[in-house]
This record gives sequence, structure tokens and C-alpha cells, in this order.
Amino acid sequence: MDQEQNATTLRQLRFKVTPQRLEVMQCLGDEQSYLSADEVWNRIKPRLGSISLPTVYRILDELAENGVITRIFRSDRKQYYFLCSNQGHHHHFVCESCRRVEDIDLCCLEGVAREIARNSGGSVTSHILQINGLCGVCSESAPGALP
Amino acid sequence: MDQEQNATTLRQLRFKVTPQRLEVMQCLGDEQSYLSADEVWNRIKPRLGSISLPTVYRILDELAENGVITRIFRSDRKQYYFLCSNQGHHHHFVCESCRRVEDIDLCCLEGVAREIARNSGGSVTSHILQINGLCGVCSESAPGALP
DNA sequence: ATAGATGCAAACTTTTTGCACCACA
DNA sequence: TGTGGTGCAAAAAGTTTGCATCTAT
Repeated sequence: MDQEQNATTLRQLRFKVTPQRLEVMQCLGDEQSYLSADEVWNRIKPRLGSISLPTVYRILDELAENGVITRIFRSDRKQYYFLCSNQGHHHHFVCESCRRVEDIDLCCLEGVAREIARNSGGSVTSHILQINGLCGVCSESAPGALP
Repeated sequence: MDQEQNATTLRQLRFKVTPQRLEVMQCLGDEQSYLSADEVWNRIKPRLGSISLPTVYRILDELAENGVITRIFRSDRKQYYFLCSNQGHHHHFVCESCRRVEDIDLCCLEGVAREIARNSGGSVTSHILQINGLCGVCSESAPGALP
């Protein structure tokens, strides 16, 4: 039960502590995977009695803006969110079967940045790196079964 | 004028050679950058008299499915497309000012894949790597001006 | 001649916005 | 008590689909 910790995070950000915000945070915290706005909505609706989808969007948006959660885009043109406990610069390994997300500490972009600076005089400001595959559990059990 | 080459590509894919397809291909070929569907549409409308936006979507879609063009997603939840001449495995450096795309031959993911296999027994099937920054020209002239 | 491509209109999905009401501080 | 949050309804934006017509082969 990290409700208290979530409440503290909200207070630090000068947000009011509302049941809607707590449930969204808890939902993403319980999940070791990324969820879309409507997936979050469907999971917390029963727990809260009722919550509107626009509210879920607003909460996810403000949490993402403040770096509490991470937003990723997939080819279905929906936005997905997940809570990432690891704070330093790192990337993610996304299991295509169970959608679990693992942290990857390696980042080998420094060499690329130097290369670009030397070749064309450009400078790197940001990068997106997402690694897809099958996690250990899924590659043993059901290879090729996407959700 | 690589109209003939574009026609050949279309014939190889068993597509009919239509002025709409040729214009879409030429448009992306002329541009050293990525364009959204409606940007392509606006550029080729005057040249063709008229073309419908759904047709542009259909053409971009089938070209992307067949690997003729590359589709990328950005945080504005629109899809962008660009023609990439370099065929081997590589990544892209995207200038945030002029949106020009440069190829990057380096790919340092082999080490990461080995790491994942050793750590958790998972396997990497694909990855997304996009490097954003300012190209040589833009980092000299107008730093910080996004389009 | 005919399979496939296009244009138009309308639907669809995801996300955003306006506004009145409600509740945390 | 008052400011910020929520719910509802409706709009916006991007993309897709159905169907009749047209056209490249």
C-alpha cells in the first residue's frame, strides 16, 4: 500500500490529493507494464464507483508532464503510460507478449553523438530508444502470441 | 526526374502506375525530410489538379507496408513518412529545426541484446531508435527555433 | 474487359475542451 | 470558503471505411 507515498508525491507537485489521482497512480504502480488511458479507466472504474475518461486523460497528462510517469507511443497511434521507478537515464525493454517493461541501464548514444558532431557539426538534444522482444518467461511459454 | 524508377518500383510491387502514386512518391523523394499525410496532400494537390486525402493515406500506407517508405510517430500523435534510400539496418538523426533526416550507420544494439539474453533469458525482436537534435546548418543559424 | 484505384461522404477512434458543479485544503 | 478538480457533453483531429465511378492493364 503506497497510497501515502503517492499522496506525498502529489503534495510535492502542489496537486490536491484526490481519490481519482490516487487510483490512477496506484493502478500504474500495480502494473509492471504500460497501459493506455482507457485501460487505466476500465481498471479503476469499479474501484471508484465512477470516474470519467477525460479526468483520466487529464491526470495522466499532468503526471507525464511532471515526470512521474513515462509516456510511450506505439504503432496503433494510442498513447501508453507507465510508472518508472528507476530515475536515472536509461531505456526500456518491452515484452511484446505480456507487455512487461524492464529497465535497461545501458545507453550507448554518447558515441553516436560524437560521431554526428564530427561528421556534420550537428548536436544531439534527445533520443528515443525502445527495445522490443520477448521476456524470459514469455519466450519459454508461448512464442509469438501477442496480446 | 526519377518518375521512371518510381514506376518500376510500383510495377515490381504489382501496383498499378497511377499519377497519384507517382506524385506521392516523387513528393517524398524530393523532400529530405519526413512529411505527414496532409502535408503530402497539400504539396501534390496543385500538381495533380485534385487528389483526395483518403487516397494519400491509402498510398502512404501501402508504400510503408511494402518497405518503400518509413513511417515514424511523433508526440503530436500524427504519422510521418519519409523515403529512405539507404536499405541496410540503420537509424536516423532528425533535425528538430528543419526536420531533415540523416542516416546513421551505427547500431549498438547487439550488446544490449546479449545483455538481455544473459540477464533474463529474453530475446530482442526489434527496436526503435531515433536521435533528435540540430543538424550542422541549423545549429549554426537559429538555435532553438522549432518549426 | 476487368481487377484494381480513386473520390466523396461519412464513420470511427483517440484525445481535448467548455462549463457547471463539487470537494479538498 | 475559495481555488482547483471533476463529470458531462460535445468538439476536435487524425485516420479509416463503404460504395459508386473511373482507369490502367
